[in-house]
Amino acid sequence: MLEDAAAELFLENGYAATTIDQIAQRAGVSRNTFFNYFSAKSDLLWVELDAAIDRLAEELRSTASGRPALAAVREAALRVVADIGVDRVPLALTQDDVMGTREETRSSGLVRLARRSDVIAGFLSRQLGRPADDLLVLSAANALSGAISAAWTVWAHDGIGRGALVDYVSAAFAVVSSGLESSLA
Amino acid sequence: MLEDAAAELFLENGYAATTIDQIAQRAGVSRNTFFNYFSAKSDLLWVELDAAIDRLAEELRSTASGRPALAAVREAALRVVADIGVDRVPLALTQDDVMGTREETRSSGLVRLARRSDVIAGFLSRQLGRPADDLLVLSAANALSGAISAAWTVWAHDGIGRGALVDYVSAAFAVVSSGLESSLA
DNA sequence: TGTAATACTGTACTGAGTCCAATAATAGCC
DNA sequence: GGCTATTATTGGACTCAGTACAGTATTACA
Repeated sequence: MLEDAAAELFLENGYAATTIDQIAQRAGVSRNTFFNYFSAKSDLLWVELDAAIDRLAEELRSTASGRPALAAVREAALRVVADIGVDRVPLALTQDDVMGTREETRSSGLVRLARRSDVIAGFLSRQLGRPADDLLVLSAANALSGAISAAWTVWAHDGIGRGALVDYVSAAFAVVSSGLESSLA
Repeated sequence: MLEDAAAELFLENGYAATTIDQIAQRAGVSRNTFFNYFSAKSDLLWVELDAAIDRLAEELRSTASGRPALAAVREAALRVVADIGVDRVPLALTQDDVMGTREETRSSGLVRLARRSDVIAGFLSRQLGRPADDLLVLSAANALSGAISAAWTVWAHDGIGRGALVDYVSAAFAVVSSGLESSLA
């Protein structure tokens, strides 16, 4: 399987030093087949997160129109993250020291932040009846996505002893929803 | 000059269709010289923003330790942005329709969001006496950087008739600092 | 069995980014 | 003026991600 082969190689030699050819070869498949399943090498680092964002989009899509927007986003985000165990940390986040590639993997991670931001913005736009390119909508969506991102990052870096991701996300939401004014006293 | 040559070519042929060779050639310089001044093609899109982030870092570095953290960030951000006129919109933001490259330029833009986030996180960490990888610090920094980013985006897309960037940034700050709870009523 | 759709592969290509060694230009000094 | 050290620029060769496309195997299904 491509993901397993990639995980092994990344840990053995680092992300940058691993080529797509090597991954395909170890998985016993041709280079082109790799691109049938993943559109970029960096996709392999974010499988868990990508799935979580898909689920978030799903949850938000099936949220009733009347619901208060912020609470709805929080609950959807917590639901998605509730059953993500300690073993499902994205490769890029746990192994960034081993792979020595924090900088290289960062920009691909940011693409996920942006996608989550889009998902949330779409929802807020619908729920608040405001245009999709509204400053309020985009500020809030970016802020929320940024907070969730921080939760994942800190969670991953807390290592073995870390608690449940859901607690981190919950705490991050608290920071931004009740306002930075009070949080940053 | 490299930036001018690039701007012309991007507008003529689009970002993706423009090669570094072409840029260097039009600027009357060798391809390698290009890489002496920019480390990536996408750097050319964000010259204004990069400078603004540098200045933000500067401002924050020279902020007294006692100051309330959030107010200090807001004021620094507003100061930096105060003298950015309607003509200084980053290429990637104004011309993304002309260049037809919104997706391609996005990830390089996100790298800037992350850098600004780092700058803010460093400041908050110092100011609040909390570790740099603290959840509160990172959540707040990401949220603030995300809001600022939204401000730039909306400002750029508002086209010719847009007001001063500083107003957009100010509004974006209001959203996150007083709390999403109240903003998203 | 035949056939259509789907999965896989080979080959060839573009272009970004890196490395290194060589040459030009420049600044500072005597 | 000339001499030297530093910096700017260049050429050339290289790796590798990502794309395009045509051809072959495999599977599914009638």
